[in-house]
Amino acid sequence: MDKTRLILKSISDKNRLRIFSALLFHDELCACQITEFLKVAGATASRHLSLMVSAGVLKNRKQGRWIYFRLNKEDDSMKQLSIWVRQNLGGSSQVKKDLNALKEILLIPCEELSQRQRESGFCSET
Amino acid sequence: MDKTRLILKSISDKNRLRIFSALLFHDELCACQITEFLKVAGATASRHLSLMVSAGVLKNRKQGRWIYFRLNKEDDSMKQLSIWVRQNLGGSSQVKKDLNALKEILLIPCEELSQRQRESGFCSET
DNA sequence: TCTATAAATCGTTATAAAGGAATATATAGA
DNA sequence: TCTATATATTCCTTTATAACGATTTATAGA
Repeated sequence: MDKTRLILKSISDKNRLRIFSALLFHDELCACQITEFLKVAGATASRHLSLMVSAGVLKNRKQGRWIYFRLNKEDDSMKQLSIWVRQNLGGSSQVKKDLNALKEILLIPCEELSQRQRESGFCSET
Repeated sequence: MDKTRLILKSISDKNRLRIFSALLFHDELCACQITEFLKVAGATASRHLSLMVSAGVLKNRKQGRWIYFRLNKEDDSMKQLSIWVRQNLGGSSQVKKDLNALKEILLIPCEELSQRQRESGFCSET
């Protein structure tokens, strides 16, 4: 029961559900890209990501200096849950916004993204 | 997205997941029966139940002085989620314990259950 | 209509979760 | 090995959620 609860809890938080949803549409995203579209501090994104990994919802791999995250589709039950979330989100406006933001973000190399995050206090919107 | 999040949140709490699981195996349970197997104060059970109802996870109906709660299976997405939870819980020991406790509880008429809860401070375990 | 009572609501306290800043860790590249 | 830096961790503050007792509400039955 605890495992089930942790899975559910790990995607019932707003920012974590945004991460999950974004990964329904992008095979992989690196920590700096996720930090960028969430517009939160790197530490915050990192904590959400590691929580999701330890719940078994996400997997990650290291490439060079970057860590890429993806949905865990090896587990059959996670695959089903992904389908459920995808169906339920329907045309969520938040998800649309995030996917649009990601379109821009993915054009920028990680080096530049990270540098930008280091310099400006991470999220200087407007 | 908010609706999805509320559904997930409403079953990611331990006591609420216990309620949900119990209702996977019993078509209907009344508030006093749920209060009894959770071993919490009536007010606590009531708040969990109303949260689940307003998230669309549960439905309820009134019969005499009692209110019976059941899973919302009219919504197709809820039906799928129920299947997912049922598969995931597997042989959860907590669920087994709860179902066993319920076996006894269901033998007791609601009148007696409620009276018992009113008199003893609800849950005098040990 | 009046009484009894099941469940909901309110007010408070305790616990847990989220967020950011600063620091630590690990790795790429020189 | 040394430096730079992407991500993780720690610590602290703020906010959100859970639990309970007391009270209120709504309704069944007299």
